[in-house]
Amino acid sequence: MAESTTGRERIVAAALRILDAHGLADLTMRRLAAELDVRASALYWHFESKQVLLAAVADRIVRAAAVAEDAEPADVALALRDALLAHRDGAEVVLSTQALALGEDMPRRRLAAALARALPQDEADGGAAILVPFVLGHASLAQQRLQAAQLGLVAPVDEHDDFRHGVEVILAGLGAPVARARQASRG
Amino acid sequence: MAESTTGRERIVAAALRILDAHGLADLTMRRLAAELDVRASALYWHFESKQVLLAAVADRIVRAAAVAEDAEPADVALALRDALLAHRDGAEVVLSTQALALGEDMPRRRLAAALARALPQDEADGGAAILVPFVLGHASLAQQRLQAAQLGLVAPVDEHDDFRHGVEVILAGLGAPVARARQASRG
DNA sequence: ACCTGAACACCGTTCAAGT
DNA sequence: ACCTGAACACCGTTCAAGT
Repeated sequence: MAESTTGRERIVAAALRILDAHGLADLTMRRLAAELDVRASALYWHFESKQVLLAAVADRIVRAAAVAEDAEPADVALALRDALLAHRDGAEVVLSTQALALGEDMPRRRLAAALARALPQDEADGGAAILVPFVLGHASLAQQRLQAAQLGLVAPVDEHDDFRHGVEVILAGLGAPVARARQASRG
Repeated sequence: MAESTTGRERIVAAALRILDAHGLADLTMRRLAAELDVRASALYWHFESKQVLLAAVADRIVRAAAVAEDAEPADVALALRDALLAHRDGAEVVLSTQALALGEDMPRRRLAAALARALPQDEADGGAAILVPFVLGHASLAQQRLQAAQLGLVAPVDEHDDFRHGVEVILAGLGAPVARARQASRG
């Protein structure tokens, strides 16, 4: 049911546009409303608070991670990272929203599912509980550093290889097979 | 030089009091100034912005991690985690400040130093680059979940064992010896 | 069902001026 | 050296009222 463009979807899409163009600090209810040619108070008919709206934005960021059904754990982790970095301040939005149990729990479930094909279920769950904080923490730090580097405040680093190495170390520690992931798409 | 209670130190201490009592959302320049019986504008003589002030707060949170010179890597990670969780919203403050290169780089250096006693220097550096995002990410998520649990929004989890397990998996993946850490101080 | 108008109780920051 | 007073340009949220 429901078209692809319900009221909430339009608002979330506008929020992502502001995020990309101006960053989280500029994503205010008033600015978002202006983007939609509406007053800020109108948004409260669709979302009960800014926090809930941000959870919906986080949801959409995470949902954009394209992962094949049978993807290797390392590929799931890389796809999640790409999705977090696809929008300015995306990692921060997802991280700050994740634990509130509002913004779905998809990253953990996808990682656990991928791990479960190589490990007993409880070890797969435990592994996901390690990979999720690593992915979110790394993406958060990487994104801040990338933005600082764009302002010339800091020397740029190759966060991508760094991230992949981390995932491989964790998988090795879990005793899971570390398949060489798809071709290196250095970013 | 400098007494233990310079102007900046007093302000940072007051900020930590507000953090503990009311959380990051209530840590405003106006409230902080009121705590010190001063107007908000006075704070700008000591700190050029709220962001820089928060970096100083993060610095102090991290510096409180008590680690012996010869501590095992796992103990350093646990001490950092304890320091982050010692103040309300502490992990978030440190995480959001860390990458700006303002809030010192101590966690990484301490972990790298501990790892360097068991691994070649470059592997120790690489290991620290994995442990730091894990520690910050895990503490951030754990702290949000703990606070949500206090509000009865979510079932409480034993984040402590979860964290230790993650550290052990990462150390195992690095090929570092995983010493059994000091007595379990389940919290 | 969806939005406006107006208000409430706030923000971070700047800067002349005081002591 | 350190602080006040006053202002500027904003915030998130509520709620009666409109269509």
